[in-house]
Amino acid sequence: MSNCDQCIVRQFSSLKALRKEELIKMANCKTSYTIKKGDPIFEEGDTVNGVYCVKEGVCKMTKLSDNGKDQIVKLAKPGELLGQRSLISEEAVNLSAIALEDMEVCFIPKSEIMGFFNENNQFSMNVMKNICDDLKIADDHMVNMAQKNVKQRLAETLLYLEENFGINEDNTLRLQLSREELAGIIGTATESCIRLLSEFKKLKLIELTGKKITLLDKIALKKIA
Amino acid sequence: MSNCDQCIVRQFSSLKALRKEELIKMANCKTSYTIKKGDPIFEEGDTVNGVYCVKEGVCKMTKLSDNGKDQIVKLAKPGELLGQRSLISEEAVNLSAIALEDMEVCFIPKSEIMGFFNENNQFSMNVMKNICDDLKIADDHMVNMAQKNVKQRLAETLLYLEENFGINEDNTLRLQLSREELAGIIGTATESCIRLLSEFKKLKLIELTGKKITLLDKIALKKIA
DNA sequence: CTTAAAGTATGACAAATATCATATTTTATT
DNA sequence: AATAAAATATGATATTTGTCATACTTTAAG
Repeated sequence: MSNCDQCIVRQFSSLKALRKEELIKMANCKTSYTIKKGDPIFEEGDTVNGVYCVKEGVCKMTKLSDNGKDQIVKLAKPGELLGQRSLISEEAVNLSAIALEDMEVCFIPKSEIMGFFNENNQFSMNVMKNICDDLKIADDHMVNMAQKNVKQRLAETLLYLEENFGINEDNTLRLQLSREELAGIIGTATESCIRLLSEFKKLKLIELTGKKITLLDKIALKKIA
Repeated sequence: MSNCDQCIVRQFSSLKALRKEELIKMANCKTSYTIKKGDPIFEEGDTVNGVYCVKEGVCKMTKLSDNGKDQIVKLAKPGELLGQRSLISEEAVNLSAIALEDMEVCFIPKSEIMGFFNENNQFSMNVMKNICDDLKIADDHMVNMAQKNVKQRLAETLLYLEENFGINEDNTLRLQLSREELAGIIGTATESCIRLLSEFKKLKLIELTGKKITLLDKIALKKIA
């Protein structure tokens, strides 16, 4: 069992508020998991009796819509806690979490989290702020879905991916998504997404090398979004 | 200054967790306002140093999108607290609150709320659950915006309006929205909204009497949504 | 290495939606 | 009550987006 005290990602999450003795307690009751690319951490409707702390890798949080398509609601990266909302609401999770890369996650049981909640005010405040941030982002996202067209949303998403997940040495977006997944973020048909990528390519806004995407003209992309 | 102890809407909000002495304290520092239909309680970007408790009337929470249209993110009714999120995030509000009917609201200053927060665990838990509910609703809403077409969203919204705000004695929807506002909820152009209402009317799903709307065939509307 | 399967790309077309124009109705104001 | 202004309604048309078909490319499995 590894030491939470040493874990780097803790600094980026609500858990940074925990005191030394709390960290030791947590290290004793947590469970570490390795999740392979494509595998779920949990799925919509599951009862998750705790939260997962993302230590390494990125996952998509998706919701199956009535028409059978998976909408990607959010991408989660190291430092984020998954399942906070359903833990507080005392409900099954309403989103699935699927690994986009090989991942390392730690499961912290509900009883432990609730203990911190009651005894460490800073920690509960951090969790609350996190959820508030998510709410604001969700509202903004909703407005974009309602008011922007697919081309604008694609441009915005490409910029978001570079901004939040960075680029490789060859300038391609670090986070590799399939066209279907990209379509699932912007909320459109896979073919429409592919078509617009081709259009952006023709306009020299981006470069496509197989699955890899490079942003060539961010100014122009920002104008579109 | 009226007595919070006696206020009915308290039962429907996070404030129901407050103890007698806390209610007396709150009654002493709150400010009551009457807001006329069409007037704002606060606007996007305002710094609101506290929360508003809706005592009477309904308001729309809107966000101005880049294309200049107001998207209605949420409708708030008696018992709801407005501005919770921005209070916790310590940010300006990201939504405007505009009265759809004449309203009565009470303003409770931040210092007071923070006091309850620190001393009354049930109260903070209630607020947190509230925000979690909002987050879930926002995520669902987002998926609908991304995956459902305008006709489906209109049908869904009409059912939502009856479900949540009820009907008058003549069976018309109690909450009267302009076509523009209805379009602002479902995220479409006003003309498209009007056109689809006309279509629903021809199909005998609804009845239109001026601004008033009656749902005639809820089964069929549910099928569409 | 070969083959099947999955993912990507593109054309053709249909459906959904936005935009602009204009008419009609309702509401507010004098 | 008369008039202006706003809201509602509808047609015509352009644009956007989805769907289906099919070809090509990459990846995975044997």
